Amino acid sequence: MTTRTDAPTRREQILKEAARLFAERGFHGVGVDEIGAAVGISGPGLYRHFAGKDAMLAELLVGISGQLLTGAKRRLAESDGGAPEALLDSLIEGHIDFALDDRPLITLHDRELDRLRDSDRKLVRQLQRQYVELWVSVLREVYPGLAEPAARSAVHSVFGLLNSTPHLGRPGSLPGRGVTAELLHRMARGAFAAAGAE
Amino acid sequence: MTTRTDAPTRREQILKEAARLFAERGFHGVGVDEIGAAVGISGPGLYRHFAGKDAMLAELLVGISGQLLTGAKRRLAESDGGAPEALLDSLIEGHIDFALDDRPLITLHDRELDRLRDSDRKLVRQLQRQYVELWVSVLREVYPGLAEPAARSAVHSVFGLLNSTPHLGRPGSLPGRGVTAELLHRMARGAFAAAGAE
DNA sequence: CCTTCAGGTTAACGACCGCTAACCTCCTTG
DNA sequence: CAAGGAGGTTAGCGGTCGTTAACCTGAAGG
Repeated sequence: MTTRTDAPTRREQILKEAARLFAERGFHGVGVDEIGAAVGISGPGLYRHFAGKDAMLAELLVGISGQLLTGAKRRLAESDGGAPEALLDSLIEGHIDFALDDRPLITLHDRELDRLRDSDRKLVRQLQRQYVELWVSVLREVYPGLAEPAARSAVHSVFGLLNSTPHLGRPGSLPGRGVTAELLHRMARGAFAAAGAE
Repeated sequence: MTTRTDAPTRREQILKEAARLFAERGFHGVGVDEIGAAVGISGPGLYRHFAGKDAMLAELLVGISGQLLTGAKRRLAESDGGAPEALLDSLIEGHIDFALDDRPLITLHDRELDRLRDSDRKLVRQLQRQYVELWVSVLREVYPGLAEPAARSAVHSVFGLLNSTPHLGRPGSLPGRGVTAELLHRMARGAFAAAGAE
């Protein structure tokens, strides 16, 4: 784990607040003045750090997809030769950590993709596709009888399940992070098992 | 079943197209001129049918929540005294039908709620809450060991799973509606079973 | 046949929003 | 200590958007 101790840069502050606001009210529902105000500067000051509002969204979405894919690839490498069940558990765990710790990003990730410029959207889609395909191949190792289209549908559906964290109420009202993570993990495994039982 | 044979009214046309456009590009991303063009009239002509753009969204969201709740209540009444497992299956089936047949509405339902006026939002939230609580009580009959907070989380997560249909590719690329519905159903049951196994 | 009204039209207004221009103020660095 | 760039500021432009106003038309009804 690479824990950050130094203070976040202004760019990072902006991205974090923009993510929160975009998730709350939608990309078009948030003005640049609001984003600026959220970090203590006003409106046009943002243009010292980003080319425009679109660039912020692009950086957020590319970052999310890349982070998910990178983490999954690392887990794949670490489990080299191990049991596919353990790798699947590791993937689930990683996705849950992300969904619980970066809820605004998870929300954006499947909601504002269409607001991107063509080239950015293609990049994000490609990263997402690689991530999905990695899950699909691991899932089919665990459940060899599962056909590929069904496996892909199952993976998307489990993403829907895991990404439901924003609907689970405020972080405070949850039964506790560990308990929630464990529940989500069990449900994901249960859903996969049911999909794999033909 | 109440099958409609008469032609849809202009209001209904507008609502349908507005739902599709809102789901595709977000509430703020669609202009009234676009909605008008989608039904063959232009821009301000919409104001003969709706008080404003907000009113269209409100009617859509209230309609969705109400329809889901009404259907669930009907299923509850029909199964009176029957096995809770069968009722749970019936609820899942109804939700899947909705998610597969009205994908734009499912998308809107958990995405644009915050764009509503306070009173409308409260109404929608109340309908949604009743719907969730109905599921929770049925779920806890099937799995009596499941505590209420966990049951509620499980229900929200399974909604996430079932509502993932918009991510499953175009209706044509699916393996077939029946097959997909059955897969989703099995996964939902599997996820609940895993949640219920303490 | 005249009235009425539902359901359109186009023009235009006012507000808002993304972005640029022009300017200011430190902090750094040779 | 002068120079310069990083990172702010406010003013304002140009475009878009929701909405209203004013007008038109064709069908229904007494």
